[in-house]
Amino acid sequence: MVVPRAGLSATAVVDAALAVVDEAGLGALTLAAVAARTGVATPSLYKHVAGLAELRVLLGIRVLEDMTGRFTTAVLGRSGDDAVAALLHAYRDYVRAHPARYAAMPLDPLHDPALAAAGGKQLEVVLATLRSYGLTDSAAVHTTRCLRAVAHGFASLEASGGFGLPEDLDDTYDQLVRTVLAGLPGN
Amino acid sequence: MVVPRAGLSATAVVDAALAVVDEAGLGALTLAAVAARTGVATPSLYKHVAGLAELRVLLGIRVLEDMTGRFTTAVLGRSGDDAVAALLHAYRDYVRAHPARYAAMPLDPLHDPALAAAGGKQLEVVLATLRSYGLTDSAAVHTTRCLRAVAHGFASLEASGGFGLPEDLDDTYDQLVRTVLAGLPGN
DNA sequence: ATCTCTGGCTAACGTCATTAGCTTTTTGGC
DNA sequence: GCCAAAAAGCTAATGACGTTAGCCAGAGAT
Repeated sequence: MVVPRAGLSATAVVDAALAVVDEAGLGALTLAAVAARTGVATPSLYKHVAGLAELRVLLGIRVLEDMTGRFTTAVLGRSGDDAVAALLHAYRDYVRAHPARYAAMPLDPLHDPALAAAGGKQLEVVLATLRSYGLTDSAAVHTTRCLRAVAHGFASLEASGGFGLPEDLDDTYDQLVRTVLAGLPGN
Repeated sequence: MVVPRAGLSATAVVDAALAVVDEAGLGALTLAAVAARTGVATPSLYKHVAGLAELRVLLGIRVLEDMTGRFTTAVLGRSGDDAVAALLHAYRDYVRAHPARYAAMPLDPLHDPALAAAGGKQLEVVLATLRSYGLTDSAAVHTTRCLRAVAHGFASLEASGGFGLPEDLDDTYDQLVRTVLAGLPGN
């Protein structure tokens, strides 16, 4: 038989998985779907990825790094409240742009060795943003947690259609961001 | 054969589903597991429940109502900041007590006719709690959303082990609650 | 030219949801 | 009390999926 090779790689498999998730939601992430998209039989994926569980982890890393990149450019050249607001808006914007992808992001990256590095980098960006407030290490951690809780809470609810009433969501988020900024040192 | 009937009902099936979720997590919620727990063959469950999708909805209603009950008792006899703080703490406490169950709660109840009633009741409790601040209808909605985003964000991150560092989570939540209360009218 | 590794394949199995169709129990009307 | 019909259970079968085992072709190195 003369069948040209698909020329797959772990990266290409994750690319396909990302496309599947973007198009059909996290629930549609199945090895069968990824195989179909890459033009390969399902078991062939095991040559590049250990299984569905590992694919999910690799996808998580990808999304984590993707978000970190956006955050980094969002805070570039900003500081103080300006930077924090940019961070919060970048978070929401990312989730709005890629809701299904966001659902693929692990919420506890630090607990998986494979994800810890990517999670740590994202944490670093936030901690760096807070540095100008002169927060001590522990205080910075508490504040980072608050920022994350607020951004994740709002964004995940918005992405899953959790806000059913017609009021403008931009207004709600502005109010939330204002409240958070007011709670930072020096305000 | 003389096989006594199991005497199942939709309610009993949901009870079993809840037990499965509490013990083994939402990912373990399978008709096979529920059937095993109720001592019945898997297809027999279809006599009481239309399928896994409906079971999930019924479970969602149950959890939603359960939470609403806690919220109601939490705000009883309180008002203003005191009531809002009680609400936020009741939210977190519920999720800590039943993390897997919370994951079974739909975030967008208003979009499913079957869930809308239960979701609306929960919303009512929060809106009633905010009444003493004299917020107009639209402002009350924005504030309710903020409260929900904060509570859901923190609680879901905590429940999924999203806070990896050793700092005390009670301290973080206190800070968050304080910030939110400070953002309410009259503070 | 051959050897070996790599990346594909098919076949098979177990788990799950779901449907169809059968049997037994319960129950309501008489 | 008796009988029909509805209710509640069952087994068997199907199809999607993940996963494993084992086979085969092509590419590169020797």
